[in-house]
Amino acid sequence: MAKQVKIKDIAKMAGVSAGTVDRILHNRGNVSQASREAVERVLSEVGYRYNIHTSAISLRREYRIIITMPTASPGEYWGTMQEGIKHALHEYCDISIDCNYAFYNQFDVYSCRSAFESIPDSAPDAVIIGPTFTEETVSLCSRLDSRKIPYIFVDAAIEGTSPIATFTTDQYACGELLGHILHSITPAGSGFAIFRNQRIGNRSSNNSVERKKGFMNYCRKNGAGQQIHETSFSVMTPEDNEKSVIGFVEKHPDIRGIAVLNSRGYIIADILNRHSLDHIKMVSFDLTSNNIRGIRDGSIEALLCQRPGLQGFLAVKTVIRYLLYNRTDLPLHTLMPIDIVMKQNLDFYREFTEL
Amino acid sequence: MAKQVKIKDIAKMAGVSAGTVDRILHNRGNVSQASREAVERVLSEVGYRYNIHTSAISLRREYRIIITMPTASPGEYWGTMQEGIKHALHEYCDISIDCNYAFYNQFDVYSCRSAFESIPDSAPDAVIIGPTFTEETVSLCSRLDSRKIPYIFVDAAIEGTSPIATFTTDQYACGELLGHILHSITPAGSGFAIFRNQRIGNRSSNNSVERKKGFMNYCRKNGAGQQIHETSFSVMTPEDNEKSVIGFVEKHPDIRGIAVLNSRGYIIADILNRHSLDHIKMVSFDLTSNNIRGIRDGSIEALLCQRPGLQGFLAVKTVIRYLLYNRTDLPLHTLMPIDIVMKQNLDFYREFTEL
DNA sequence: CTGTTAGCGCATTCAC
DNA sequence: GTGAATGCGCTAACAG
Repeated sequence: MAKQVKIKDIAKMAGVSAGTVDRILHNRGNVSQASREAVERVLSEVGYRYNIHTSAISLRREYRIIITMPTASPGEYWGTMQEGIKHALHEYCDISIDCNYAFYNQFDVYSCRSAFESIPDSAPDAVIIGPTFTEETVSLCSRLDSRKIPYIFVDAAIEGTSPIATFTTDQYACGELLGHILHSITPAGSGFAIFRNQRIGNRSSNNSVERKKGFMNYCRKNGAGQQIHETSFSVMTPEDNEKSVIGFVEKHPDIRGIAVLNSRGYIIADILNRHSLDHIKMVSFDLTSNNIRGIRDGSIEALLCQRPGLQGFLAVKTVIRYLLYNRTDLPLHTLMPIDIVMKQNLDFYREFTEL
Repeated sequence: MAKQVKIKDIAKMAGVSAGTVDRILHNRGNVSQASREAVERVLSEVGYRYNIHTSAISLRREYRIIITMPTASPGEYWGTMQEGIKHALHEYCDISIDCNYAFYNQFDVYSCRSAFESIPDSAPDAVIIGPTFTEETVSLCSRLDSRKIPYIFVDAAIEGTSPIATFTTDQYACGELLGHILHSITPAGSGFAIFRNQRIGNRSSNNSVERKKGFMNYCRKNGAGQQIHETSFSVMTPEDNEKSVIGFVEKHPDIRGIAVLNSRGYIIADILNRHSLDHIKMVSFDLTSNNIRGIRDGSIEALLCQRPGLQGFLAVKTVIRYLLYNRTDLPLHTLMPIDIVMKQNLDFYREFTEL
């Protein structure tokens, strides 16, 4: 291992003192042009890297970050995201980070507005955003931009904003993968069905839209899904679905594969299960407790998962790297792997094997 | 966040000095029974945790670790493992770790013996072992045990040893999963084939044996694979396989699914591909460059992957936690997730999204 | 056996 | 503008 070059070394090489080098590294001004040039020349030659440990201990300032995303219980998608965040905070417990949450109801735009309202004014050092409503998010971001508060997206990116990093999944690819799986596990000539959830304000989420595109495209290109039927169901009042779902599949007896393009596959799976419609294979999204139950009892064939825990973890890690070590080499947009989880590999998908 | 209690605090509470507390935390001896008890009482009350940053910088000792595993090129299984190790070493570049490799040829027991030979005598602080040959490994471990040198297994565990940690995959579950996938994607009543590779010394690797058990068991329990044919092929001289593979599948026209229980699926896939035998679906193991090619061109349907990179990464991380922060809460045996990689999600499986 | 102390590399005053 | 000085919490060497 090559010996790391230290600030003092650089200072000596550039003929200045350590303090000056530090001022330059941190863009803190009060440096003469001559010193700046000398130091930057040395810097470009030797490739300095912070020692994160010493850096961390002497940085005594407390950082405040705000995390805003939909409310969730532990077993759900956003719950896992929060686990990841907690995990990162724990890993970095030696750095003092004051972390505040601003949760909102992902089905209620008003709750989102009121959650976003006071974020910029509380002047945090950074914000992590799990976005749902486009307009509200754009408006939040522009207020953050004008205060120069950096922010990071998880789960989804929003157009017209400038986050310092984004962690998402390629939803279009998810759709294609879902199409492929359904195609592979159903007999030739099968029909498919897409189940959307009814959204308040009649707008499908962006993620679902992309997934559907990918799914349809795969089917078209590969001759999968002789017929593709489409319907919707209610997440808020699941008891209403029983009749309509059964009616739907009876009306379309060619259906052998169902794609539920959000994380509520278990709702459909439970219904099919109760009626022993096990000639129909179902694939849905995300490793939620309910879906896990569906995988276990065989009512769900597979789940496509996007590592929400890792997303949260990386978001925090990136904030810290940005704020404390002002790293500029952080990837702008990171795409998560799409994990295919079935009964046989389910047990090994605990997030945070990563210690 | 609760304020962390520091060594000085503990010293004050126990009525001793910081040096004494440090000696106790590190089991460095030279402490009176009275002091020890006082400190341990305080410790159990307040729950001390090291500040890894300050700890790291003042730890001026250099640690030497030896990593022994099969030789490999970058795109291969063991190559990815080494990537993970490198990655961890990079993440901890502020700790001086002198890392030496002792590679051996996984097909040559003599090379393994000579690689293991001098490891204990060089008295490293820890050893990371990617084992292949059982006897040789057991012997190495017992020599390490008698010198109290800690070691960690990656990829496989070996009976009759006492590592401080192990990172593997549940190979039996892999076999079941493979059986399930093949079952799902082939028409009812299909026959399957298992391809083993010919091993020098006629011994199948332990991993393959477990995988086969899982596979057979799944098929038996679920009525998958009307017939299960078995044959072997040569990894060392792939050109010999063409005729025998084609002969084999022609002789058994019921075969619609092939399981290659090691990472050499591409060898069979290439042959099937050249002869346009695309009614036969193939599943194999590990994200190697050659297999990736097979996924891309459609000759391999799916790969089961066991995150070798993460294994290497965690092994190093664990060594460091053990050696430097003498943590005792480290998991003894960690099972990796089994990733199912297909054409549609291939591109997102770069290991080390984890920054 | 024990307390004291000098660093570790960096960030941040504070005089100059 | 700049350099020297101080402290972060911990380790390890040293003097008692």
